Amino acid sequence: MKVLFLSPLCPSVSLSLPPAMLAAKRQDGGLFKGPPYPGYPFIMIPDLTSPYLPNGSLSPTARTYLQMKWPLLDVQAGSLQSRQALKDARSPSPAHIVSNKVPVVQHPHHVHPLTPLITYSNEHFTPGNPPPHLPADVDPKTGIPRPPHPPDISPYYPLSPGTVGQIPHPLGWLVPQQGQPVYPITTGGFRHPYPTALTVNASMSSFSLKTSFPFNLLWGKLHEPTTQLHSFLTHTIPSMHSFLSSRFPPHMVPPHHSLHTTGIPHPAIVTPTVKQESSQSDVGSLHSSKHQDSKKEEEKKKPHIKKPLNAFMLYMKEMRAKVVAECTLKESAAINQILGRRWHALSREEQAKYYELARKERQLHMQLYPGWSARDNYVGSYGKKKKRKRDKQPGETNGEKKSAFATYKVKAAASAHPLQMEAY
DNA sequence: CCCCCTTTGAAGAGC
DNA sequence: GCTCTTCAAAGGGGG
Repeated sequence: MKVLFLSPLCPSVSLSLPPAMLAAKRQDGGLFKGPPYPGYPFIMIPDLTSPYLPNGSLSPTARTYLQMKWPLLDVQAGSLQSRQALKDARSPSPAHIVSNKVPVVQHPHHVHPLTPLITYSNEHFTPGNPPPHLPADVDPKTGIPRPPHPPDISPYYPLSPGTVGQIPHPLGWLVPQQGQPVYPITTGGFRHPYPTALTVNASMSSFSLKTSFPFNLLWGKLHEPTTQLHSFLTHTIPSMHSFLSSRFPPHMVPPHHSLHTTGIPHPAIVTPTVKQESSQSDVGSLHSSKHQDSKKEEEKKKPHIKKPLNAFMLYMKEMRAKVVAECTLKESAAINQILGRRWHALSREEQAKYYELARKERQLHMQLYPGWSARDNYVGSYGKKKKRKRDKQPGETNGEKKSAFATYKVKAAASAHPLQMEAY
């Protein structure tokens, strides 16, 4: 018999078991002993060669990816049904996602259908006007409806100047058959891989305009030698920025410094913000050697390449907004607990999609940053990274630190539900 | 301003 | 090979 628990703060969230009991069962060798899918438990047909079937249509895998990256695609197609299915988190049926009947809607502005495959989130793209009857996402602080997608940097993997248009992409289907890379020229919410007109998808409206900005020229430069490309970008990016600044509200124009040298920013790359040095260090810096200065400069310029998102992170990214909309809860910690439960409630097929997606993300990340290691982001490797505070047992020494992970688990279990006590 | 919290999964470190 | 630790995202809360 299934016992449902309804959260008063999130009535729509129902659980078959409270999380603490889930955790307990996992730990005591019960229902969830051991991960049901260690590593990559699902046999997925890696659709890495081409998303297109011989007849030119998209493969189911590519469609799945598209649906996840662009969940509103079918909305634009007018599929109220699928939208509803997407909305109902308690029925995570993949039908609307994996169904071959769902037509792939070509973006009206000719964006390559696979463009979102190299993005981390779908938040930056709104294919057309959102339906007016959809509940507005209101900022709890201001009461102002939030824009459906934030105006921050665009989610693309940047390419180093030397690799633009040269590297054979690991995911061959990311590259159009014409041989042109799909990486779009983008500034904030702008993307347009086949440049003639600049197309803008604003948060609540979409419009397009002809522009004198030489996107086509820029596109052509991507195939030129590195020095030429760099020179071109050096002169062009600023003018692109000023062009955008002159025509669009500030929130739609990303700061110039956020652009990679290619002009293709990505959330995986974060320029470390250099903290103002204290007066003491300022005094010291007066006598600092050139070596130190150059070291600082190097540190300053060194981009922070973030880890690729794992399956759960991708799931969280996609589902967070929905959960937040359904709940009165706003704290991420609480939302994440709900998401964690929902993750476990997903069918294997549903989870498999995210594992596959994460695998592709890792693969792409590996290709774009060959020398990168997760170690690079460990404490001390990048700017000022906090050291996670651990709970210390009374007589604990540094050599016998308790597992922070275990600590969190116990903490979570203890605070999640009173019935948890029964499980112990 | 910065860290904590909270989730899962990947990967590195250390034994 | 196993265990432990850190970091990915997110954003309210708190020091």
